[in-house]
Amino acid sequence: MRDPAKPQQILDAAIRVFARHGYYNSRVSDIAREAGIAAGTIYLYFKTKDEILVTLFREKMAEWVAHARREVAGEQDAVAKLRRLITLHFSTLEQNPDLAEVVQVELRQGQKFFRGASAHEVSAYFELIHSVLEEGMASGQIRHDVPARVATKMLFGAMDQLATSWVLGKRGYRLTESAEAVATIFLQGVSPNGI
Amino acid sequence: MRDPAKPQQILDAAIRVFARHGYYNSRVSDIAREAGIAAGTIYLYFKTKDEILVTLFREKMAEWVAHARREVAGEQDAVAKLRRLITLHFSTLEQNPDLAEVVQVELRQGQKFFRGASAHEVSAYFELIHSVLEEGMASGQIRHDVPARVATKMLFGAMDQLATSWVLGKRGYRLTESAEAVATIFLQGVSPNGI
Amino acid sequence: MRDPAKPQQILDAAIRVFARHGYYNSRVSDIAREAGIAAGTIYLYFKTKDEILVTLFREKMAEWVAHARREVAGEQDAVAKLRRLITLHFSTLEQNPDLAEVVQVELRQGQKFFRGASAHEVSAYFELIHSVLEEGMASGQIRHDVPARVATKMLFGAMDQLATSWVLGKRGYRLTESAEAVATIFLQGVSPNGI
Amino acid sequence: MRDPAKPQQILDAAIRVFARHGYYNSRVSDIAREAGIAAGTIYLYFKTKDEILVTLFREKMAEWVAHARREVAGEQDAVAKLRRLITLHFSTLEQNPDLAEVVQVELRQGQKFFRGASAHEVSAYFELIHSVLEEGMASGQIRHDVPARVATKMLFGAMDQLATSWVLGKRGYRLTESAEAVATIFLQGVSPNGI
DNA sequence: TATGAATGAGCCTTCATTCAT
DNA sequence: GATGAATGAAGGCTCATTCAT
Repeated sequence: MRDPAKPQQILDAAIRVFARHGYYNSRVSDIAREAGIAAGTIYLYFKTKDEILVTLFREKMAEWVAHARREVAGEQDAVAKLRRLITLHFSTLEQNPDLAEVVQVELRQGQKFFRGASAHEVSAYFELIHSVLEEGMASGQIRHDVPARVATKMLFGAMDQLATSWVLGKRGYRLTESAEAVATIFLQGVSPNGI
Repeated sequence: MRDPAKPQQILDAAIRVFARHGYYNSRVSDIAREAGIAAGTIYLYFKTKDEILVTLFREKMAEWVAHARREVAGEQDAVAKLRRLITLHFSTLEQNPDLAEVVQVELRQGQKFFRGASAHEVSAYFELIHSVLEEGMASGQIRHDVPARVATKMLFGAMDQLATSWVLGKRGYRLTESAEAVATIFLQGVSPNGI
Repeated sequence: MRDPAKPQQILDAAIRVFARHGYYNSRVSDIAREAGIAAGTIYLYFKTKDEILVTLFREKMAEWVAHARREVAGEQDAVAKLRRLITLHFSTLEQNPDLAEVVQVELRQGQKFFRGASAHEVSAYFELIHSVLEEGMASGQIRHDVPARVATKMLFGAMDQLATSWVLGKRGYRLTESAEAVATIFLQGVSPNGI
Repeated sequence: MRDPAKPQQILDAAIRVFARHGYYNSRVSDIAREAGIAAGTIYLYFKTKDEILVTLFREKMAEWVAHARREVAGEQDAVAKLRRLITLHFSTLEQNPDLAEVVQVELRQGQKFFRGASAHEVSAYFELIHSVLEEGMASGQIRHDVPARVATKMLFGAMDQLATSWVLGKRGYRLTESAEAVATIFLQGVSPNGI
């Protein structure tokens, strides 16, 4: 009988509220109001305020990784896959501005998240990038002596910073505009043909 | 007459406390205890708890940028300057683990910081990177068609992610080990000689 | 059409739940679960949580007093009646451990109960004891100068404390074992033959 | 620097507040208001609301037992000691009506108290009574075959019920009036000279 | 009648900040 | 200046009660 759509409504409301005020400055009652329900109702679906944030992050990351994996799988080779990944990373955030705000700014807080419950989902994304890089090294599209772990973090960090700057700059331009440049620089950086 | 060393004692204590528990989970009284003073004394030097964090960040960033600027200025060309910058970025964090923890993990929270009082210091660091890139483009060491703003963010993001991963991984290896790889990949990525 | 057995089911469930957790630490939903019904259903039969406790107490006390009255009436004289009463008091509690727990421990809370709705039933029990004492005084089995009100409270208090100690001691011995000693001491205390 | 009188002020205020509304119906802020301090101040001296009640009970019981022990020690023989004890029990309550209210009515709630933190203090009082009874049995003032444990509980229960009735009856008469009758009945009940 | 999801008032506790000493 | 006891606003969470189904 419990409404199966409620948790999602609550999470969606939480994204909007956290995006506006930040996690610590948002009241549970704010989320409830945004979701159009009573504050107590939230506790039928989530044990604590923390759990909302953790669930939010886990779910979005899991969705995101699954989606990225599918999209990437459709591409022919490592280079195409990386291009697809970069484009997707940017376009997804661009199309979900509230989520972008929360993910890029609010979710960075503290041990709780990266170190805690969501570590698994984050590392899944890293693994996806990593596996594409290794595929590229196996096929010769990427230099053999590139340390894949380092390159993975570099690419993620580069995309992440572009996204954060875009969010902090109040999204006053198109994030996807930068996708081509990021891909070009990174791919040339790891290509076998550089000096 | 206010003790001119107190603010620095307080900030140093704050770094250690924030590094352990995070900003929101640290009490003003925790900082006071760590600094060996009474809680009320902190308010002789800082108006609010927020101000401690903001000041902390501003000061450390300002120091850092000044230091980086000096070091970079001593190098001959843009490529050497970038290599120096990358090495410095990593070695500084490696030598200040508590500061690293705070900067990489705790300071990421919320609008307050990146968007707020510390925006100026952050952008000074970006400007430093940016100016080196432009110098490289002018001298021909860097491709003319590299969008410098994007490349700046990429390099910062790459270094930042390496640092964050290292902190989250409990600093179980040497961060500076990756400096060479980061420099190589980035420099090749923006070099004029790639395909 | 309301199920005429439900209120009793609810009260019985309430006894078990209150015995385990106490009144204030029991949820209405705990009682419902114990009774195998939904929480809302309870409100078809009781207006408030309080009413459950009050009804519980009233009913049990009324049953108990009626039973005691019948049993006592079957005895020949005041002394035999008092012996019967004491034995009955202890054996009833011994045979209803959950009820004993609730009556001896939980029902003692606050003005609400002794002073409130259940005052009438409690005083009926006191009246029963009192009337037997007066019968004894009339027949000469009990000293004429015994203040009957005081003696009534003493006997009730004595039995009650024995019962409470037994409950608090987790019922690790037989409460009825003490009946004889209680009767002997009390009866000698009020007998005309003492010094 | 912490005010050493505050805890006592808080406990005294708590006695008055609990006496009026009962424990569960009293707000921590009520106690604070009654004590003339801010609610938060209470938490400088007590960890939780519960701790106030437990401390209250422990302290008052400990005081009471110590006092009773001293008074009883001043008497010559067991019978005189029991008379003194009974008189003292009643007069102490009569002189502290708010405390009487709390002790007789509010502190009876639930496992928490009798079974919990205050069990030790309660049993000290039982031990005092018990030791006097044994002294009386040794000296021949009390029957040898009286089960001392049972008689202890009876006497305590008798006094306790007299006190409770007096409190519930809004203290409309003098509790000490009954002391003599209680002593007489109990002492005759355990005397060697009864039938 | 029975259900149990939804409600929202209520309260304990925390902690940044103040201020008398 | 330094202290730390005192303040009191704020908010997460609980749970008795209601009501749509």
